[in-house]
Amino acid sequence: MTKPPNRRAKINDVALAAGVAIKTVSRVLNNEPNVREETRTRVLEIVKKLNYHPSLSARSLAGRRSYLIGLIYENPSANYIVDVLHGARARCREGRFQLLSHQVIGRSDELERDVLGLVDQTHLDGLIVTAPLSESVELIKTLDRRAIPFVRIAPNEFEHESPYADMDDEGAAREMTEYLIGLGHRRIGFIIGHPDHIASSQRLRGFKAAMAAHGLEIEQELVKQGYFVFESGLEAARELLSTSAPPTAIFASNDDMAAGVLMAAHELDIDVPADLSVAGFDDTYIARTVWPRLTTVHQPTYDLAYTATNLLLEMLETGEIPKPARLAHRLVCRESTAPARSAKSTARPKIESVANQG
Amino acid sequence: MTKPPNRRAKINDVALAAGVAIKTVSRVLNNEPNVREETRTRVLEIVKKLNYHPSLSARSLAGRRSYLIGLIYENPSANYIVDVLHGARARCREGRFQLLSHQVIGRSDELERDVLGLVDQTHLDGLIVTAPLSESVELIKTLDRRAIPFVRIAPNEFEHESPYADMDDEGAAREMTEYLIGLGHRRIGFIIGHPDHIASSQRLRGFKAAMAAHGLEIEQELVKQGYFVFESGLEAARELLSTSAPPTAIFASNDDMAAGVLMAAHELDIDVPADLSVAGFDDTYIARTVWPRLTTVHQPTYDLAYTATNLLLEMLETGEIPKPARLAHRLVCRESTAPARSAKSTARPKIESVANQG
DNA sequence: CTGAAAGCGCTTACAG
DNA sequence: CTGAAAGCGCTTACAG
Repeated sequence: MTKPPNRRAKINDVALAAGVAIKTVSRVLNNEPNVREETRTRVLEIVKKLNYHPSLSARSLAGRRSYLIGLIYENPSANYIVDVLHGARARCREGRFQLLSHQVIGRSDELERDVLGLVDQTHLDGLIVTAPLSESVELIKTLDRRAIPFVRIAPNEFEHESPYADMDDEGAAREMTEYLIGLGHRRIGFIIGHPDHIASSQRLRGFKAAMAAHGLEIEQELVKQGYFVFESGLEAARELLSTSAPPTAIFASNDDMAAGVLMAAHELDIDVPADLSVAGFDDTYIARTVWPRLTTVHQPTYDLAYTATNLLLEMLETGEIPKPARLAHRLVCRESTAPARSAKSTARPKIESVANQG
Repeated sequence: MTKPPNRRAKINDVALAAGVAIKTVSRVLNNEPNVREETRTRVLEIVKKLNYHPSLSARSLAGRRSYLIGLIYENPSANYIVDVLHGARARCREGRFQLLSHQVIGRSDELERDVLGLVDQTHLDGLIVTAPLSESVELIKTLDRRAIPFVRIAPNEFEHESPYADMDDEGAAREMTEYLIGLGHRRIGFIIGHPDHIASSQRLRGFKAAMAAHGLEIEQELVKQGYFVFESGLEAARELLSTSAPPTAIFASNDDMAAGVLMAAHELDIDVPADLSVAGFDDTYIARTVWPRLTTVHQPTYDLAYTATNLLLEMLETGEIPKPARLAHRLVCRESTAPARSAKSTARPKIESVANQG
């Protein structure tokens, strides 16, 4: 009746000890109905006593599902992806799923082969696709063709029925721009994010909308292309700050680039925020470790990942497609922004943090 | 003879199409001997044609192993852990293993339950344990008791037969200290790492050794306790720089804390490197994004993880315990260090990067 | 509310 | 060098 010591308990050991069939143990473990409360309690006691944990592979094989969720990402900043991983993992753990994270290599056709390789080898049940992969029409088509359930963490431009979690990138960028305008800035430089990311154009749109709303013209030479990495922000800022009429504020489309702007200012001996205000986007770790600390948009990265994973598991369970989720962002005002020189008399807004539903 | 479309090929489909038994297909796929070259080629062709990928769960169930490797870490900086993840994953992929990463929560007894929970639920084949978890005697004992194969990424102080990959923390710290002394610094502040990390005391030892070798006294008030996080570096530096005789150089036990030192210098309007040299350890992303860029010790994080994973898989395959691996580090000299004021006449060493085998 | 049987797709152990 | 049989530990599909 008792299992030998030092051997992993299996469902049969539990069934024997509880005096029931293995099917009943299975029912209890999977929270299926039609088990007497008394039976359920007894089984659970034995499970605990024997330290029984069902075999993932046996469950997978018999259940025709792997209980494996894949998370694919391309090349984001470490601080961002770690938050995503933690959020997704937290939700997976609650649902008895395991998370496999995978950094894809290469672009376009290579990308698809890479992702399909992952899917084929692990036979995973669903996929969490982060931006900008979530915006690749080819990839999405491929996943559709293979009938792989997936959820996207991303803003999205094209219509697709798969669920997604996102935030209001355009609105957030507009708010940040308005904050800068409110500080008296008129000549505001903007550094665009990576062209492959739809978020980049959305943030640019928000910037333009705010400028237009205040009747401010956008000079072409004050808008620079960046790539979401530190170096691209550094280079863009060097150019912006070397013109005959440099901006009094620079809004970079993410924190890494904003940190690059700070370095350019240091190089050129420009005082931030006295002579130049700098704003970022994301509110990752880097925003708090540079000098001066960055005013930025807080992106709810962990929650986006948790929520997206939740949508995916919901979809796997019910077979229905859940509604997309939009999460709130907020401005975080720190020491990298200040009233424009010409507007120094104007009192600095007393905003520490402005919450905003997208 | 042909499988229905849109259904995943299984071993039987391959065997049928190749005109062999499934056992032969299995042999080919697992690189077992005793297959005619001709047969092997034919099977491989069919495998490719049918896009056959063996089921992980079936292999696991029949093979009594999960092909799952766990990686546990506590609370390191994002930039560090992302490198570790990529290194470990790269090696896992080569060996047809999947990597499950897991951030442990809580301390001591809770820690053990957390790790055992992971092990029990996934039935993983082996574990990669990063510092400081690799230094927890209780955790190691628990893993031993359960006979779970594991490898450590860490310096280690106590004797244990399990393999590990590490670098020469003490030697690296000594070299960095000597570099600072070479710049003419005599009053050098030191910020210790988290007390739970053995690397912390090794780096401190290296610092002390270099100071002693040059006949320099270590004033107690110039050595501060930190915790490997940005804020602890900031606070320690505020204290160090507020004394009546502040140091002319500060060596922080990692980059995050060194970034904190830079911020303290900015706050106090101290010019780095003219009036204060700052050195870090690790060479993570943050070392290149702060102003001025950090002189630091390059830690081969990706390689350490890759190598450690390699040792683990080797151990799983051969059943023997491989020798530990020690990887090379090197000093990376950037703009955060300069000759001491009193030694300004001394030419600055022309070292960009000094390679060193540990 | 409960259970006996079949089977998931592989590897192991053995036979030839 | 190759294969037929048994079995890994669960869930599915069905019966009662």
